[in-house]
Amino acid sequence: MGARSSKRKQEAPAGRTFIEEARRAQIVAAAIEVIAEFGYAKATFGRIARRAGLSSTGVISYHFAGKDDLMREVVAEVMRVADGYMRPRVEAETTSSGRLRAFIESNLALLEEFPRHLPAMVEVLSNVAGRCQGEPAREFAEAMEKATAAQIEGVRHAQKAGDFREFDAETMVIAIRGAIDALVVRAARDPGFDAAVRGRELAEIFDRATRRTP
Amino acid sequence: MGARSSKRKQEAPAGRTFIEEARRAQIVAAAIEVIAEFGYAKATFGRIARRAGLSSTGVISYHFAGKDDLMREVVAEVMRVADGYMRPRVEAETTSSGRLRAFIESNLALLEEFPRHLPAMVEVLSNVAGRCQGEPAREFAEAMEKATAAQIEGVRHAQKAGDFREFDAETMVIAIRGAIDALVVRAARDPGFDAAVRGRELAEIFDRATRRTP
Amino acid sequence: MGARSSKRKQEAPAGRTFIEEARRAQIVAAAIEVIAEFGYAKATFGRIARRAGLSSTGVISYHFAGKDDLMREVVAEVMRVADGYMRPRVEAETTSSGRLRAFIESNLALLEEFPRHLPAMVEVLSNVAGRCQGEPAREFAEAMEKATAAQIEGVRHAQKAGDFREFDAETMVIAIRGAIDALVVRAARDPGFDAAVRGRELAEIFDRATRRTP
Amino acid sequence: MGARSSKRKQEAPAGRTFIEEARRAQIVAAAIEVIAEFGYAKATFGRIARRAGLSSTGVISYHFAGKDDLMREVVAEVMRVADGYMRPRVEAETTSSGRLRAFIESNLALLEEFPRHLPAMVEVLSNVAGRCQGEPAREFAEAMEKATAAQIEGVRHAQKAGDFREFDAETMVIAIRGAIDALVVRAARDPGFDAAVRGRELAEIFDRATRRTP
DNA sequence: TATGAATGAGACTTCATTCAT
DNA sequence: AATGAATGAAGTCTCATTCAT
Repeated sequence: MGARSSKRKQEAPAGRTFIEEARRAQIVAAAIEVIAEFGYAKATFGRIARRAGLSSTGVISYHFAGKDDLMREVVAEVMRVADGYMRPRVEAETTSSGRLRAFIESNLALLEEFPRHLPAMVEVLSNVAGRCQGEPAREFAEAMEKATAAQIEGVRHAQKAGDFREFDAETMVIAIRGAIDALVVRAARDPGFDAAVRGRELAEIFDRATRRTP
Repeated sequence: MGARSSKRKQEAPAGRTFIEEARRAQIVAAAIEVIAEFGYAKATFGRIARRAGLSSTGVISYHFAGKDDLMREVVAEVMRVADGYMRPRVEAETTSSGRLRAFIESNLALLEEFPRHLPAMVEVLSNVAGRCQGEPAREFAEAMEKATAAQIEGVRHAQKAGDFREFDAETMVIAIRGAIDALVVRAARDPGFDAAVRGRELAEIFDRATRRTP
Repeated sequence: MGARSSKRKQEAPAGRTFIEEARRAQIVAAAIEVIAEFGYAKATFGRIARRAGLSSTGVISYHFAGKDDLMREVVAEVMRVADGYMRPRVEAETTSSGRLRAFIESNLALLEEFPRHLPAMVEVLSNVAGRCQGEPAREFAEAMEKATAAQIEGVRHAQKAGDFREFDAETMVIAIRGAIDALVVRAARDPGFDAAVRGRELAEIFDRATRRTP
Repeated sequence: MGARSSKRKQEAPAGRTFIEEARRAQIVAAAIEVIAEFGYAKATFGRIARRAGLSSTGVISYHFAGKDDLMREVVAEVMRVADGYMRPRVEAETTSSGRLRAFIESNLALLEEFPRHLPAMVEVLSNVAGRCQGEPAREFAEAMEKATAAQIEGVRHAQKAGDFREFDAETMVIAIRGAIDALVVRAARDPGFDAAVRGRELAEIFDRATRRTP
């Protein structure tokens, strides 16, 4: 039997050897590329293994409990990278509107640093999460829900502090998310896409939408 | 011989009997429901046939040239419905900002009238269009591109007329589209979703984003 | 129920109305064209119906007991035509070697008069007959066997009469048949095929092979 | 991932493990038997898998890129065997007529050694090659064309050297091929078929047809 | 720890055939 | 006598997953 039966894989997410961790990372990286390039539906283990330079799909099944597990890892990886990139940029800002701007702009800037990461995540989330069938999907949904809830809370807090005008925070957060994702998808297709310019434009749009009227 | 041979299927989209048209409509309706509920990947002929009360997937293959053909029909049907619903509401408005508001609000109102239609279309478009592999995908992509281009042109025109302030029209149109789609996806999952309220909120957001500063 | 149940179709091959006979002939003609053009495997009822200008495959099933029945009819039709064309030409000859030459040359000439007939028959015979599965196949086999046997008998007779030299008549007949069929197949593909020239050449070959040495 | 991804399958025909080669050979052998027995049309993956003692058709799809690939392998295998058997026998002869005789006789002798090989190849070639639809078919057609062209050239050379009399080399080669194939088909059906005798008879026939008159 | 091979469920599609009208 | 619609079996192919080595 493999080092970790599918049971244990679920129970003990940690405690991996260095080499195993490396393989997982390698596979996740390949998966991100393949998903971004071919879309979720065509991101088969076969293609991912080939991209990773692996000779068999068995390796993937060996390291991950299943496709859902791999996809969860893909999303987690992208979130980790996104957080590492965006958080310092957002936290460097002192005003609410500054943070909103930084959030939007750094999100799009991320697209230039890691062109495949966000498109891959958008693909996965729109295909796996949402529909609540099976554990992993629910896990995604809850994670996203939590992140969104935190953002909403932040916006509400800013509203109370008088930094933002009145509006429905939840709708605003969803709108911002949707607008960014739409640009991400666009970027994945349009080679001449200028992320910096688009980021500034989008930030401007939502700045006007949230700003208190003087 | 199928209702329409694969050759003729491409050549002569019209000329269907009443009963065949009815079956096609029934299948498309079932497909819309299944796609909205299970997502594009799990919207198999089997599930769609079962939902439509059909005894075999062969019936679907009999009436449609293939999965792509069915999906094209799904998108076309949703667009037909959406256009019938939104166009009069948008065209009833006389100002640019009124039209923008009507566009957004009627788009979300549509969600209440046909809760499955927009989610299904978003699913299909994000999975079939986009990556340009094969004729039908390209067809979608071009249709969407054209629609988007028209909207951009409309916005630019309004800007020139002084109805909207200065901003990048393309980014704005994409942002609006993305924001609406995000709410559509949200609505598909959240039973308590109030489309009217969300529509008003979203319209407000983009009204502020586009309005000339007084 | 149709005019003839599948049972009756087998039992009463005759007694058809004029119009029914016409339809059958039309379908057989279409089948011959399709088989010659696409090969046996791709000669589906759909293609045949389309070629015949029929709107449904049901018509074919209505007029023929099944695919095998249609194929039998195809072979019978080609044999009828071939016999009508070749027999007078063969019987006009008075010598054995003249008849052999006439047989070969008229067979290839037939290819020019009815370019689809022989290729179609070769297709059907090599795919349906031979393998003895089911009644119709056996029927074919026997019919061919009988025709071949008659030819062998004729050759033996000519040998006894001293018109032909000594050789195994059966092998000779099979060889002639095979050589002609190979040229038929060739003709079906090669647009510049000159049937008259090839016929003369082939007749010459087998004339030398059968002629008594002086 | 299959043993060879469809990409690699085309690119790297070699580089197979021993066990995979064995499976492929086993499947090809089963295919040859099934084709010879049931004909090309009924030689389905299901029947072939059953004959090979395999539990599912998936195994075949795993080892071959598709049905065309398997059929190509079948033809290649038969040609390999035929070449190995016939070439030494033909090349051992020093005269043109000796080589022709050896060609015909060894071809029929092969029928006794491997009774299913030639019938299977004839089946495949007459069904897959011929009509040029798709890459693999064209590949076959070209290979056969080349072989035939070489034979024609050889015959012409012998004619120039005065070994053969005057006749159209192309027609002669096609006739020989057709005659042999007809006997091959005959042999597949007739249990009492004596390949050696038939071979001698056929060789005699074409010897007389090609021999210079003294 | 990894892999090659196999598996088997399930997908789409094609086709001859049936049947009510 | 004909037709359009439907059927269902059968076919090829793809994949995630398993397992012995």
